[in-house]
Amino acid sequence: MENHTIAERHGCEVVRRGQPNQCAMDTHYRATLRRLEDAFQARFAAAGSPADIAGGVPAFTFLPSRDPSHGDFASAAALGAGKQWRRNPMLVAEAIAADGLDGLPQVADICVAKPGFINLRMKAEFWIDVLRDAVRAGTDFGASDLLKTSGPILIEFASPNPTGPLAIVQGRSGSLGAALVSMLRFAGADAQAETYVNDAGAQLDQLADSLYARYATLCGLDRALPENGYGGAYLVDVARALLERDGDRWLKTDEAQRRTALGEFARDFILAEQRKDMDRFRVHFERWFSEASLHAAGKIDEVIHKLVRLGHAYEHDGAVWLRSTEFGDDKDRVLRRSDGRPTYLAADAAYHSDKLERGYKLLINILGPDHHGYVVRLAALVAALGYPGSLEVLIAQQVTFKRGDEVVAMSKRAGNVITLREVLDEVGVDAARFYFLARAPESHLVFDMDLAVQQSANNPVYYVQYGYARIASIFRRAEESGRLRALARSREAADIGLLSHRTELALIRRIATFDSFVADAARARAPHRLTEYAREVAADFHSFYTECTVLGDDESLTSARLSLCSVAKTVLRSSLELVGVAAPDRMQPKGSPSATDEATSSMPL
RNA sequence: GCGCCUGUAGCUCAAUCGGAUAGAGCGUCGGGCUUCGAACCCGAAGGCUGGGGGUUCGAGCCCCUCCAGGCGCGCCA
Repeated sequence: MENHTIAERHGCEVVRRGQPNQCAMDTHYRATLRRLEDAFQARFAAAGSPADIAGGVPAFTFLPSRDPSHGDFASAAALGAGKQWRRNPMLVAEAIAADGLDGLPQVADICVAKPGFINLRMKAEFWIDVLRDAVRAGTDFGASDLLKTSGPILIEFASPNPTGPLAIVQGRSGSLGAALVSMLRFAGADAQAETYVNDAGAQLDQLADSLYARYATLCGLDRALPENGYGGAYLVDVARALLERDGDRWLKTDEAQRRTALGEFARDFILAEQRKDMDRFRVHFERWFSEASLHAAGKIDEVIHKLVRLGHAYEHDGAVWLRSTEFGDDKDRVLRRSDGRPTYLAADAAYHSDKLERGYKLLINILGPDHHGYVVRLAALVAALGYPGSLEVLIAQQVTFKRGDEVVAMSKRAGNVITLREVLDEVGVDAARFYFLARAPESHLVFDMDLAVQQSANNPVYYVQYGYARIASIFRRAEESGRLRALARSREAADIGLLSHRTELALIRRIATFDSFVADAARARAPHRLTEYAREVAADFHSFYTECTVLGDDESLTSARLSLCSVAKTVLRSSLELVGVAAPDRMQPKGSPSATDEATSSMPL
């Protein structure tokens, strides 16, 4: 979907770089950058002829240079203007640069390159100020209100069917959604997590019947599974629990009554297991929303009537149809079947109506790849309810599971899906979270279990964690030798100016962009950028660590480097927390399970 | 048949608004520990970004077309 307008469509005040904003907590880095952009915006306008200006002056923005040899910040604004104004970009850029360093704070050098780039190199004092600023922010460094919105956002994801164990796709959807919620909050948005439990309809009856078959078998009866039943072995455990609680009384009970009771028993049992897995996977929801509760409260009828009243639904052939073609669907969709039963879509209508009435300004749904055909009618639904454009859908693409050379086919009914729990048992929570998140949501990923297990020792996640643990270790040693207190008393702020090593400056440069980086990644719905960022911060730190001794003889330099370490530590910790990975003070010995990662082994779900 | 997603180094994947010489990890090869944790660092090799055409100062990214893979097109959920 058009990610450049998603937020604006809903009236969210999305703050973009280059635009003025009233950010309460503004870093020296961002404030300076904005002043530079403002200064250049003025030069930019002056560089155009009156005829050009009439057509508008593009926003002048700087980005951190990718290649350090290009300086610290680069702008391609003149290239854009060259196109718009039909003028040689190189000449535009030169005109802009002609005023030199006039009115540019903390800039050491300005130059124009090849097709029309404008490059800035900052004075060392700028980077020192940036770090000083970060030290002052303490453990809050990186938190911002860059994505402050006019209303709350609700993210719905990993919605499970309570008919079996959580599958690997729920792992992907779960880690994606949870990270997105964390990142949005970190950037100042009001975001909440919710999951929708499909605990109504025929599938629950099938679940009940399947459970009964297992139960009867345990009771010594020869009973085959129903045709479209759930064949997974997990139902044997559920049946055992049922037998233990109720004995064989259900063998003699009336079928309708039994079906209801067993359906509920299975649902509750499985749901409890699913919650356990989600907890262990560190995915938390403000609410597990029950579909059945909508039926029970009459919300389905209500919303169908509402849609009819609004003229967006009509009766035809004894059924009630949503006029989704009005909103771009290729055909209308049934809300109520001719036999009177509501469709799944009708329940979704009630659910989304409920969400909107609770005051959410933006709904983000993360769906599995097999539901992408559902997106248009869902959007139609929300529009018909009077909230056009307030739904955004993300597709968490498929996960292909591989073990050896064998691609494991996913069949839910047959029960041979790879469960989230299996994955967690084999590779651990941290590695699993990182693995899912390190790829773009829309990429089709191959989960090679052998590779994941084998690589778990040199998985990127441990690289990042190791960086964090190393810093923690430095502070432990500093504390043991009594230097920490002495250093705290020293003139820390002044000492920071001593930092000048290549690796020190590289680390500061990386750290400086943390807040805007998280905000950008959240806005792009791209948590995978954050895992990459964390890896880069760790890489910069590891280089610094090998090149520079932190706890050395020079007390002032030690003080300065400890300050740098403290900020790096904060950034690593926050990054890891945002993606749901533990930040350990010590690395566990290889091969031993992480202390934060206990296996759930109550049953082989 | 129509629609959505994907195709980038041997493998798994990145690449910000269309920006500069397409980057990481794993694997391979070569170096580096008497010192804060070597789960680390430094370096090298490895690419017609599936093929072809187009748009422009500039295309992995946008448009057209073809090829390959996945998924979806119910009064199922």
